[in-house]
Amino acid sequence: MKTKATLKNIAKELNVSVSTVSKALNNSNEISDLTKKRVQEYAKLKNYKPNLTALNLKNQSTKTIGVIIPNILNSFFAKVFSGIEKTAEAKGYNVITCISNESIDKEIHALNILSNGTIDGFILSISEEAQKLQQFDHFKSILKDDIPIVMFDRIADEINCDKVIVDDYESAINATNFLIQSGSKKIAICSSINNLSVGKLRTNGYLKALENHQIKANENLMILTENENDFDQKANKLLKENKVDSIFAIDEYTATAVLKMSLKQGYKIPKDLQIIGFADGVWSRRMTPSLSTVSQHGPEIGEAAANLLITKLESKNNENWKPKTVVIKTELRYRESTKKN
Amino acid sequence: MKTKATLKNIAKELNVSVSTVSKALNNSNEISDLTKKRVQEYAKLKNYKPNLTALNLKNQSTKTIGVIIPNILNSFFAKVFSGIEKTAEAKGYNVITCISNESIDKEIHALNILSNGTIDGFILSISEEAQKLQQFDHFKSILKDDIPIVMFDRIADEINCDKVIVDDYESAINATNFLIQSGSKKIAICSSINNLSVGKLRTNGYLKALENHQIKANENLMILTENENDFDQKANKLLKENKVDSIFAIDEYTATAVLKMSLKQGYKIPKDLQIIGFADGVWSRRMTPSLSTVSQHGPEIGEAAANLLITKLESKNNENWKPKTVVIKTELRYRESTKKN
DNA sequence: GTGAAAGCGCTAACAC
DNA sequence: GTGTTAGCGCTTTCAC
Repeated sequence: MKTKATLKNIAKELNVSVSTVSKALNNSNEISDLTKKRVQEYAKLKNYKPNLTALNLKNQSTKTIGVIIPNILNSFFAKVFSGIEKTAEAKGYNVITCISNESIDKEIHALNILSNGTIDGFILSISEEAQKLQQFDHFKSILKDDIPIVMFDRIADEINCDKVIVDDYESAINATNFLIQSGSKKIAICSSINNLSVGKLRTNGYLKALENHQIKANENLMILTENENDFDQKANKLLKENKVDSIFAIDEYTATAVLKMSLKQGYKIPKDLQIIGFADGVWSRRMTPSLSTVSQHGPEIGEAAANLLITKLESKNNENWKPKTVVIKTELRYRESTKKN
Repeated sequence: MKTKATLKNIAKELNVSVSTVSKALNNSNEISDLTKKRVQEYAKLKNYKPNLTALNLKNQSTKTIGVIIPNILNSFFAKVFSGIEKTAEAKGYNVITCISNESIDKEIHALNILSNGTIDGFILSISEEAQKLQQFDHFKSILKDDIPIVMFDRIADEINCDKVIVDDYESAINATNFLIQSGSKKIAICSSINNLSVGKLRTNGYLKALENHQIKANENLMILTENENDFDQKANKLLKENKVDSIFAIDEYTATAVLKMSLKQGYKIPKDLQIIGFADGVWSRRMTPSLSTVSQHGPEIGEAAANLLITKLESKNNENWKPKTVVIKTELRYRESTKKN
């Protein structure tokens, strides 16, 4: 195994000092052109690359962002992640990723592992378990160490940090309004994320829209569950009883599941039953019929989060910093599962 | 801003030496119980965490794996990634992620950025562009620096490194065999990845299966394209001419697209037309009808890759190391888009 | 124009 | 049982 190219090695072989080599490689004008050339050529020959770990130690910064995501198989998170990665890379930051798998222990673990100087700041969405337990001390402790956090989508109000969210409440109102205005009378809501903050916001939006139109909310049309199995049972029952003419599904799973179930039961979509769901673009387009969605603009969320974090990291005067919350507007995408407006 | 807890600071405040603090925190038995207790309690109070950057510099290792993925929105890659992450985390490694977005420049950039001591080794799948250009020098140059690489799925034979692949050829034979044995006579193949090594392997498997059954391959039934637009046009035409009774789609896009198109054109599936596709589990189940697939076991691929890399990193005697190629067996998953066997 | 030395935070061999 | 020192790879101040 050959020796690695380091300043020290190069210096020895060229019979100059380490600092000369360092300066030469950084094109300092303290160094003569001749020496510069000699050093630079030799470094290239030896494929010298400055050791980033050493630089990080010196600079007390790693130019690395820690991202903690509950579940990368969820296409919303994958989209947000792609936005984070793109923005970070453009600004010269690396992204180090952990998946909490919705577990608070893994979340805490990731936070601990990475807050040891590995990363300069975090971008994260809170695990289901932490939200259910309403336990957020692990975030507070990171902030106390002066490591900035940006939360997106699933946030905790009580944590004092930058946030990026979607207008969940308003978009639920809009989607429900659309269903009402297209003539639907019996509008069901479907959720398998009733334990999450965003789930509750969307449900409230649905209720508000009904109220605005003097429609009384009907408990029988509200399937608010916390997991997929519960949902499947109740949804099948609802569809069998055949008393519903449109469905607002507030997460990707219920949107796709209810579409499949209703087709199986012989519903004509959108004639008998309209469906709007919170769901991701690529796959909802691939469904038959394609799914009308509330699009959350995942990549933009990621971009906004990365920009917030990097701005914070690179600003010097942190004394009068105040947490910001960026709201990304959703968009209703009309496809085949709703009637033309 | 309060001073950060470092060995030095703690030492000063406790009036002991830095090494005493270090040893105390590492529970060395050179240190008296009293001092240990004093130091450990104070460290806890100050929320001391050893600086990983410094440790990395000292240990000449970062316990971090660099992962380069062509496209995280592709669920196959997302699944592989989740397998890598899980295994890495279990073995105490971090994962730093870059997305090449199928571009060779971004791939080279990621390789350069991370090979500066940021990571101990790479796990990657080659970008489409690099495969098309058959340009792999950037990988060779990394290997020359003694940084190990494990490639998965899209590999380059000429690169001398560990690899994890799927039995593309055999699984294509199996899938095609199934279609033949279920009585199909006009079996089309659909690809939008004919520029990738895996695409070619799968096509060859299809041809081999036909040959084994003395069926002459029919050019008109082979839609081998390199992108989605091309594919859509040709596939629509094929389906209109109505001369096909089953389809083997060798990538996720063509599988879902052809399913949607054929439903639109009024095909009854699987009665008129059977479809098998290389595709990911979650979403193919959500289709109506659900899609029969060749399952690639993404998480297992990720696990295998992480294990190969970590084994290599942690083995001392690298002299007689030989590159290994692990083959993960695929599995045919029969769902609603094929006839019962 | 070049080099010596200190320091980033940590560990470990070696005094004492 | 505790402290001193050197060193990981690099930058930068200060001598010369």
